[in-house]
Amino acid sequence: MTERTTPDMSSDGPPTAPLSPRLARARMAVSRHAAALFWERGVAATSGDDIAEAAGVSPRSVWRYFRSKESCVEPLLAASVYRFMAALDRWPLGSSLEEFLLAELSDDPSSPEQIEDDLSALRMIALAATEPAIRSAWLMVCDEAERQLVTVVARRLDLTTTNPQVRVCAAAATAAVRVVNEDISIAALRDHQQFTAAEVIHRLADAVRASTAETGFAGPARS
Amino acid sequence: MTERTTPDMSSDGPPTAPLSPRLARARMAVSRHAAALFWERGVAATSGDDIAEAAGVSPRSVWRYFRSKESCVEPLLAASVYRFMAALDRWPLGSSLEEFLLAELSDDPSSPEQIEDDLSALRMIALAATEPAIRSAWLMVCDEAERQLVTVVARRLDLTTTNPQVRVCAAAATAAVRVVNEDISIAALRDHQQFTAAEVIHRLADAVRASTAETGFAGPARS
DNA sequence: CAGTAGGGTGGCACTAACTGCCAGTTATCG
DNA sequence: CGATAACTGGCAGTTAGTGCCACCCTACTG
Repeated sequence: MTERTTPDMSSDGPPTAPLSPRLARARMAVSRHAAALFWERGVAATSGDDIAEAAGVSPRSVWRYFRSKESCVEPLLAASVYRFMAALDRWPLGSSLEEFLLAELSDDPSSPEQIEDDLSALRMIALAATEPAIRSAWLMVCDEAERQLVTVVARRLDLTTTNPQVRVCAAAATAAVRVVNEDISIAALRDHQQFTAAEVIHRLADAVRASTAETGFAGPARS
Repeated sequence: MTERTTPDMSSDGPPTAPLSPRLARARMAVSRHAAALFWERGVAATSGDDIAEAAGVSPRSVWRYFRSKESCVEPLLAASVYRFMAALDRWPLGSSLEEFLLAELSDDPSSPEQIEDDLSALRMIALAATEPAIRSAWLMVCDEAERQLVTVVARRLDLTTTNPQVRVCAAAATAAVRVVNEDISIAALRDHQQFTAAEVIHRLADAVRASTAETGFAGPARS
């Protein structure tokens, strides 16, 4: 019998392993079903077993994938936020953030399931306003996103990832996009406001600029 | 038998009731014992019953006070952060943040148990780096602190609490002081670095200034 | 001062969340 | 194909967390 070190990432410490694509897909599938159940019947009313059954996996696997039933929604939330962080990473120096993001958007129009996932994520962000456990999951996702943004900021400002200025800048920017996401989620889902992509991008860009003005991460404001 | 609506704030939704001072003290007592146990023997190795026993209350009461054993540390963390937010609230317009904070500090020197609590909080923040559940509690506390700061920023900038600029500013500032707290906790407890109060204040003020430069919340940098 | 209403506690039974273990299955790769 | 590692399901067990009710205080009120 060889060393059986089944990871059980439920207790995921900081040495965040890259995670096999296979596993990532399985987690994402569970995440979608969990979000749907949470949305349509509430968090308290859906059990881990319910999620497992809906996703077509064993309850044991759900607990292997996630450390709590609420954290099941993390992959869905993460996908949405990480895409934005990745876009910031690709953003060329010296160009306008708005224009870059708008160009990105028209370059690769989202697939239907992408849109469906984004909507689910939006729902979970709105749900986070009333469900502490979901809010906790959302904050953990933003926290991870912040860590990703640290490397982006460091490269952009040509500083190290341990530099306090870099870390503060990444944290401020992440917090800013979190708030915009929350505002928009609630306005859209609770107050039924409509937003164009351009409006959303404008608010995101403005928030990033305002929160990183001193470091010059986002450059000067647009006219 | 009259309507018995025992609240059980374990499921604390957004309508955050002000919480009776009696209850707040009891929660704080449990919080101190929980933090001590988590620190000396680890989170996984301390059960809710352990915490209850150490604090001299019934396990039932622990679950009445808190929605999870990890969130037991929230009052301790909150006390430390809220004091900083309250200081920002008292900060007069047009004066230097550093000088104001230093003056505050020498005005009311902390009591011994205050210092003990601050140390415990520092430990929990450091522990949050390796314990996801504690990190989650820490992020929830910062989230609540952010909500408090929104009202402070709104008054200072003479805008409403729903203004996007205000919310972004509060979020960025809160995230900045969170990062400084984390950096200092880890440097002090893991790397055994020493900090003077002036150094800590300087880093906090710098972070607040950098993250709120565009709104002018914190005024211009010191020479 | 007795009665009583309301906030708060403890105890107990119970459910749901979560873990350890192992045997079985499926992907991966030489 | 064979071997090895990654992954899954099932089941027994533990711990976390809830609902319910009797009880205890404190404070108010007639």
